[in-house]
Amino acid sequence: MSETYLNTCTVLDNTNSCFDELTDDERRLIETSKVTLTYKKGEIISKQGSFASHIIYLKKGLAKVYLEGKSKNLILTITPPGNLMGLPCLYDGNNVFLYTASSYVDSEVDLIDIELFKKLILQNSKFAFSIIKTLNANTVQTYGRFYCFTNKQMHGRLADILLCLSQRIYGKDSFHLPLTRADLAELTGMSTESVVRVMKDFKDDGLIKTEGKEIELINLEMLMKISDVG
Amino acid sequence: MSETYLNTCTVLDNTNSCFDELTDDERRLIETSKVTLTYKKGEIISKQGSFASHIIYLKKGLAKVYLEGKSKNLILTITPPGNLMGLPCLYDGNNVFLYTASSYVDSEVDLIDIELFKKLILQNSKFAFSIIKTLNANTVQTYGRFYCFTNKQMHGRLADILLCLSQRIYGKDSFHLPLTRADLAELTGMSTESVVRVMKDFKDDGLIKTEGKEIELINLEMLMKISDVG
DNA sequence: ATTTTTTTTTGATTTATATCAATTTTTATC
DNA sequence: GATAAAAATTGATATAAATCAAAAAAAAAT
Repeated sequence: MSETYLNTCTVLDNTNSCFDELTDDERRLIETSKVTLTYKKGEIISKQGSFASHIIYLKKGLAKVYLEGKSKNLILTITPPGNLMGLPCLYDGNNVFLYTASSYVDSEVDLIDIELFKKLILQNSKFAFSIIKTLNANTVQTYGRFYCFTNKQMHGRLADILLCLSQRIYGKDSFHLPLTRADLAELTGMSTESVVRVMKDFKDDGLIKTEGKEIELINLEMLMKISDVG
Repeated sequence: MSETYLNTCTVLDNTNSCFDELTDDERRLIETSKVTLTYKKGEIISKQGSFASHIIYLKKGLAKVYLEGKSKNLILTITPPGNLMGLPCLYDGNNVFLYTASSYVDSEVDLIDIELFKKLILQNSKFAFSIIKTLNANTVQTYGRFYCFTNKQMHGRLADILLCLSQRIYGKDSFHLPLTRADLAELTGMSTESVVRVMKDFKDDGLIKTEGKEIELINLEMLMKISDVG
């Protein structure tokens, strides 16, 4: 039970390569029919429950993918550029977005017609297989997140997210974090006040340093241990 | 936010039809190479972390699919006959079972070589597409379950499971439930004692009746309301 | 520069739920 | 049928974490 994949980490790390499997003709089909859109920070890219006519490819920016709840949202994943959104809509008798996606920062997406997408899957099995792999990569991540939300407690979950952001988005121990405490709360499934308190614990214990929105992870080893123990 | 799909329900209801997409030759390939095994109640069918050389098709019985945790397990789904297990192993650089599957009752499975399975996906895109649909059906369910575990509290979750078992497995309001309170606890992510207490609440409020392992749902409407409100 | 709004922080209280401990009931075994 | 083992129940207690309320700090708007 020290599974690398069982962590709260939310950031997809599979840059999507499924388009590599297409022929030049097929790729041209997408290129000529796709629609490119830009979104400002905070705008909704796809709305849970709305008709899903397109698969969404995130070209630039950062997206938040989440289930909308009565009281609070459940963030499923943070999607960096190079990834597809809306794939789970490829599902019998269902052409509806299962989740809402919104932009964390200014973003740019390509919309690919879902019927064209289906057609490509049916005519190119390599492409289909690569979609299968992508879906499974997502599933692995969701399982890990699910496990953490139900098994780890606050300190573990927050350590997870800090490590995840540091490693998967910024690639360094010291970075500028544009998220509010409320964002972190949403991400870790805890209350804003609890985020503040746990952050304070981490600071008091010398695990992290913060100055405004700048954050530095000082004791990575200990953070990992906390993440692991839960 | 009164989504039919957002419930704790754990039972897969998509009887797998992907084999219908195969040609006779392809089906024969599977038939001749498959290995059939039987498992007694409680035995482990696939072990999380072990080498996944096969995709598992459940022919008879009922399987519990779960992540093994340090202290407690997280049940991902209850799989009735006609479904595949181990599909998420089709994932780059990964030939390891992501979850453990064990039999709730005496069960029978077919093991299909994973390399053959991959070959069929790559040579038959209709088959591949049907696998995609199956994976997505699973994802929808996992999302719903994830939402409930993090948003609903005990009464809602238990109401969910009772309704789910009644509707999806037994197809009637009155049934023999072979699960212990500890099983129900595992299924709903609560402690055994809490299951007992909530069941008592339901009985006191005239929502259900129990006699030994027999259980009858009396006030379905109210149970649904509890499930919905959380 | 001042006001307004948003975000962060802190302390006190409440709540849901787990845990612990003990007892009763049911089921299985010899 | 007696004994052992497993499961269900009950009550008391502990705990993690949310909520509530209020103040301080920071950011944005005028």
